[in-house]
Amino acid sequence: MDAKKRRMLEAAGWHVGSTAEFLDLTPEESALIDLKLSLGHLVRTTRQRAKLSQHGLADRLHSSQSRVAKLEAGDATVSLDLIVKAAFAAGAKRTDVANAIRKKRRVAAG
Amino acid sequence: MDAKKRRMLEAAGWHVGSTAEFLDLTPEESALIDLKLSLGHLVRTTRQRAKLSQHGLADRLHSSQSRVAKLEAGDATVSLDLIVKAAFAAGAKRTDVANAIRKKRRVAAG
DNA sequence: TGAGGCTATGTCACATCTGACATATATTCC
DNA sequence: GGAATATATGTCAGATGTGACATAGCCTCA
Repeated sequence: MDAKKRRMLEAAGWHVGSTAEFLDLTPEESALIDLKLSLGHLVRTTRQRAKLSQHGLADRLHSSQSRVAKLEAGDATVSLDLIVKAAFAAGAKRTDVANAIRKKRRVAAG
Repeated sequence: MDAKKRRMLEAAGWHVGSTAEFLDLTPEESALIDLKLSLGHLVRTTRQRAKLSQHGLADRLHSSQSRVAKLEAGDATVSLDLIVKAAFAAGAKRTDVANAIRKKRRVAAG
């Protein structure tokens, strides 16, 4: 399992230097990362459905295009706070957020 | 509506100095606050069900008792990241988090 | 070709959150 | 009474996240 998942995390910039380092994540931490990736995905689809560019969403959020790009990509430097605010700003409701969390996103395409 | 809700936010330390200031919250921001309160509540009930003290949960989280107290109380200085990590550390699953988000918590008791 | 819109990625000064600590209150036991 | 345990609240130096900016890669249209 690990190699595939690790590749995905690294792709998202989760600075996973080594397998050992990867395994150092507490269960809560890796669950949180999964959750951030799911919600980043929610932001992207919600934003696109609303026909907003990253720049447009950034304006609503009082943030910047680059932050939005990072948050959708699941970048490690983005807080869950910002991701959730972005989802709301894109038009998502609590229900949508709950749904995105309930469904565990498939990890990588294989 | 406002007076009641505002009192609740202030009680939780959400530094809401004036109604004007309160109204300055963007919709996303106040939705996020609601969500934090809901999840803080989830942490508390999950922790109690697991028969953990705040100190015990703090250990699992590699955090401190005072942070746990603040996060359960919906303190304004606590990130959503920490709240969610705490929920997981207390034993909550993604489903539990999703449920807590789906149900909008009743605001104050009246 | 090139101008314009959208997205990705790196950097940085500044803002916010963090764990740790001190301390207060409440409750339960002896 | 007082010892032990649980929780609440304030503070602070240091860690982490932030918006802004620069810049690059893609497309599309003329």
